[in-house]
Amino acid sequence: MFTKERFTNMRLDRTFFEQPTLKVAETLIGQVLCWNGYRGVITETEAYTGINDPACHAARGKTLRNAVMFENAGLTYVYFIYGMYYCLNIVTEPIGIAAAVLLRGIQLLDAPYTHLNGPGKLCRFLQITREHNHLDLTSSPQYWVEDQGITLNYKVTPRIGIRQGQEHLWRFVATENYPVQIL
DNA sequence: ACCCCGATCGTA
DNA sequence: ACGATCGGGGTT
Repeated sequence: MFTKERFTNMRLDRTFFEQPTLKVAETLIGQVLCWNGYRGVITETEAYTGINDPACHAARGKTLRNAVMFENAGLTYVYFIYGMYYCLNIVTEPIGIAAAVLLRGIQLLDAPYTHLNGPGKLCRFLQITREHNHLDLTSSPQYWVEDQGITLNYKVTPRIGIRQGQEHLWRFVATENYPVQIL
């Protein structure tokens, strides 16, 4: 069973990502995304909760694009948007519940110490493309999320860029900067 | 085969 | 607040 408080520098496991999507999105604030050598504190997330959420890509059932959302929690869901950007999500909830958390911002812990604020910018910097769809963050040696005991204050707001489901406060945004040592 | 629009970004 | 941008998902 996942117990966040007891360990530090612990890779988040499938048990964590199988939790309710809102809980995962909220708890991911302050966790560290480790991506092909880069590390970044997650500063902004959004929850997309499945067939009852009209803004969710899986709201109208399984398609080629969203198929991974129906699979194991902890898998990546990468999609292409606006003809020019990619967005990185992490699948949540047990198999069959098509939900995910969109990663919208990370504070890099390595040079150039940029705050990658925005899902498109995040993927552009980390060179995330469709080839990074369906990676297992709970077992990959290159891509994972870990708890380093960082806690950030955050607020909740409506999600960005959607037409339906704006009544839900399912966006989580850090209200403070994580202090990064720049030499 | 094709139409239409988007979970964005950058500038104003 | 808004225009640029255009690939490709979903449906024909």
